[in-house]
Amino acid sequence: MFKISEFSKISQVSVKTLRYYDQLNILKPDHTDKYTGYRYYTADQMFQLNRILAYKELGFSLDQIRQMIGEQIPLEQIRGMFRLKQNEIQSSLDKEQARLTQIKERLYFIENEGENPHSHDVILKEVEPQLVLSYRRKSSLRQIPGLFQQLDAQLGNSVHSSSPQIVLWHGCDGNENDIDLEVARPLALEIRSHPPFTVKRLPEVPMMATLIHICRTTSPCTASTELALWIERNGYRIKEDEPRREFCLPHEKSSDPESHVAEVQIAVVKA
Amino acid sequence: MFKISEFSKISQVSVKTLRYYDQLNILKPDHTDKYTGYRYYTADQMFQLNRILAYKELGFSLDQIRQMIGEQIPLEQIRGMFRLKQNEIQSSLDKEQARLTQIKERLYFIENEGENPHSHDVILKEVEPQLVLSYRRKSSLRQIPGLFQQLDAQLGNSVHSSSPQIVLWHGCDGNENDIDLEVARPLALEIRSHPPFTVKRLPEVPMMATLIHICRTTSPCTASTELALWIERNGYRIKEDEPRREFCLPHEKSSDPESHVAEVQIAVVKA
DNA sequence: TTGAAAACTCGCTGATTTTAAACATCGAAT
DNA sequence: ATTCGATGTTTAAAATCAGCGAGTTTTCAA
Repeated sequence: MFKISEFSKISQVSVKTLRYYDQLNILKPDHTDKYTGYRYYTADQMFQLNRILAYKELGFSLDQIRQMIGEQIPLEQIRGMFRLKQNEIQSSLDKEQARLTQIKERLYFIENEGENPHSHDVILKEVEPQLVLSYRRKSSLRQIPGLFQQLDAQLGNSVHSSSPQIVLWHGCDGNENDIDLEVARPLALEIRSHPPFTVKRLPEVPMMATLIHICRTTSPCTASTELALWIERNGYRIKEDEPRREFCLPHEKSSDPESHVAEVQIAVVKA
Repeated sequence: MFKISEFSKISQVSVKTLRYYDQLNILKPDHTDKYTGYRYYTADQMFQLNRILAYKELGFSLDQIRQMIGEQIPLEQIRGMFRLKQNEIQSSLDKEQARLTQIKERLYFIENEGENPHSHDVILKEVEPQLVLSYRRKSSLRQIPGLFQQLDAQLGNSVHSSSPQIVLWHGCDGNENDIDLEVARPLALEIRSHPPFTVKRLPEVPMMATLIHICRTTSPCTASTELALWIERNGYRIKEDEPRREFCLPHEKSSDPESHVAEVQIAVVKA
């Protein structure tokens, strides 16, 4: 019979932790004195405790561990938990690996090119499907504001002031006046539409590389190329079948009317 | 100007989180209504928020992020934080990798050999240095109890009932009657010793593979070989210059006097 | 009898999420 | 003009996970 501090010493597990495990019914002392509340452990329990530590090391939660050691649960279920754990670890491993790559990338820029460490704030995110009213046409950049005027006229007063202007770039080929692009506005509900306007759903994208930038109409935008560069250097590939999306937020009345905040989105997959 | 829920929608960040960031001075709304307390955000703040998200993705804490975006701190310091983060991620990556190997190992045993999933609860731990009174001699297994009697006689009554019997196996060669082994008892304080007994410090070991098993004197122990197998299969190597340690816990009076709970320890390094 | 060691409770960690009660806003109906 | 309901917003407190730390009181072994 060991008292808790002896048991703590030989097991290298803190007294607090042992008490905590008792409380959680993970490792009950062999016997607890009825009057003093003192916990007494046997050498056999070292064995159980070791098992608990081993499972903890593998990344199982205390709750899962309780289930695994508690009752006689079937081997099948244990196997399932291990498989699940395996996948979990694998994906977390991938994520860490991606992080490391990104950190190295940024360090490289800081050290070799002395660049602003705040550049390249590219983030990857999942994008939900989005219902929009859209208008696809080959046109030039100058025509875009006009297209949005036509689109908003269709929507009438239901276009919310905070909703972004969306541009989808279907192709970068063709000459300057025949760019295959699509302008769109988000919709909360399905509505009827009249050609050439269509109601469609922008598909969800599981991995979207995004970059937010302040876009001045006076100078050309490097955001897309910067984003493409990031994608290449950080171990991803552009998913070609999804058009590049650009979300342009309504600009503040108080600020420069020639500048917008915009988010460029490019669908990617792991390279 | 966006209200918090609009800003939440376009940024894909929950309202709760935005409020939390406000509270922590990480992202203050552009303006908070004096009467209603409503938070109002500008499009510009999408830019800042994106930076915050990017840093969060890289694994920085909110506290670190506040420092990094808050004041004009020198580039040098940012670089330092990135380097630190890099090391952190690398070591966590290594740990995850080891976990994955272990999980795969266990899964392999479960699936191919239908073995008890609870076997092989090997754990790696750091072992602190330990002061002991020891007695090293070439002898046979049968003599071990006698050696402990001599040792305990030296210690007198200061040997605590819960302290383990330690055996160090210096070599596995030699014949059965001339095994180079050392028996020892932990000491709390330095004491004088008379030859052939010596007071020495078992050195600390940064990575010790350990296995707890119930050892019957009637049957030979497979624990050491099992442990060695585990070490090999899980990507480690035995550190040859540290002797194998065996800690034998005092057995319960109430249980079978022929069985002990013992812990085998083998020092390892990453392969 | 004294000092160590056991017990207990309460609060804290990080990055939110959840819950609950109270107030604000807006459109529609009265 | 005003009341209603449905949202939307505010605040604050508690839960999450796996314990750690401090402080206080009771018990053990000498």
